[in-house]
Amino acid sequence: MTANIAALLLQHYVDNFRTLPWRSAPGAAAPDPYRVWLSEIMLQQTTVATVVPRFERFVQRWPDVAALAAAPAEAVMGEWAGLGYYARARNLIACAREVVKRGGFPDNSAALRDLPGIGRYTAAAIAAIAFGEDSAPVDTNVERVIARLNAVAGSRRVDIERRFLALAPAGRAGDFAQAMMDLGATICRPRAPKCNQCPLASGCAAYATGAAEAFPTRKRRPFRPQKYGTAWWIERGGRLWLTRRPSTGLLGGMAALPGGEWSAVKASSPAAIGHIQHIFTHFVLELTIERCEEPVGEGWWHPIDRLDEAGLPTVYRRAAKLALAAPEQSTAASFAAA
DNA sequence: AATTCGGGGGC
DNA sequence: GCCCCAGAATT
Repeated sequence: MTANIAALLLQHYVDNFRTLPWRSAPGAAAPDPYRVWLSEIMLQQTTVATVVPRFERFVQRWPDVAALAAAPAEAVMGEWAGLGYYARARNLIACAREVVKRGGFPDNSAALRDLPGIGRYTAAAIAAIAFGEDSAPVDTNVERVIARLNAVAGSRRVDIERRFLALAPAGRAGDFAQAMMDLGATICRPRAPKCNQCPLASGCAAYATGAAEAFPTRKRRPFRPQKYGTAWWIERGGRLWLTRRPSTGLLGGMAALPGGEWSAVKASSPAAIGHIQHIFTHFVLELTIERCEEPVGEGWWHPIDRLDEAGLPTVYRRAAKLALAAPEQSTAASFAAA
């Protein structure tokens, strides 16, 4: 049955694989390790649909790891703006420079694991896809597919890795992993799985129970507390005063509107331009935008008609859009905000 | 083992 | 509104 599952899944993959810009066709020569690495970092907790256009822009700007390693950090952070989880971009820069220093990407998961931003999953994925190693890239897709095949609520990571390696044909871990990911994204979905289209249904214990969706068990997101903050809108001669956030923590290293700390207490702001509500992973921010005349702290002037090139993360992009839409502003039309 | 990291899309 | 997404690093 094990060999049967692998054969069925790989054949389904050959017939239905998603063509993606970092991928090579099943059985074809391995793709460029740089592109595999970049895609895996971008895809961490981020959907394929979101990543594809961002990946294309990124590799057009920096086609190889040497070009990326030579780029200014601020340029890379700006290119990452809107993708979220900005530690990924900080680690991406550090990793690129380390790889160039070493003369290329390590070709095995153990060595890849030592690079910044490359964890257990990503190391295994790069090794399997770009270097043909029989490693076990266990992401949430693989975890879900294997949980359903065995009708178990959940398992420890190492046990899922063992299951994966027991299923994957030698030398084909890369295609097999991507086959599982495609299956997980299109058929063996978290909700409303399309078991009637699944090539593995006949060997699936969860399908046999008649309630495949119940596996694996999921956890509820904890309550999100409310926080409040202020951002300053400082405009002069068609330019806006921007600053850079500290290199660690939330939005670390990103361009931003200047402003104070965020707290659980809402401060009064009689002359505010307005405010936005922005949802982060573990809290909700109400950001008040206030006009201010003099520059605050360290920063730089950025042309307001090119604010979309400022590398602002989404919360500040939204704040800027609000300010530019405010009645007393005349520059609104020039900013193509998202 | 829990938390801290963003943001967007689907229902 | 809630859930989910090719997770990693830190505590």
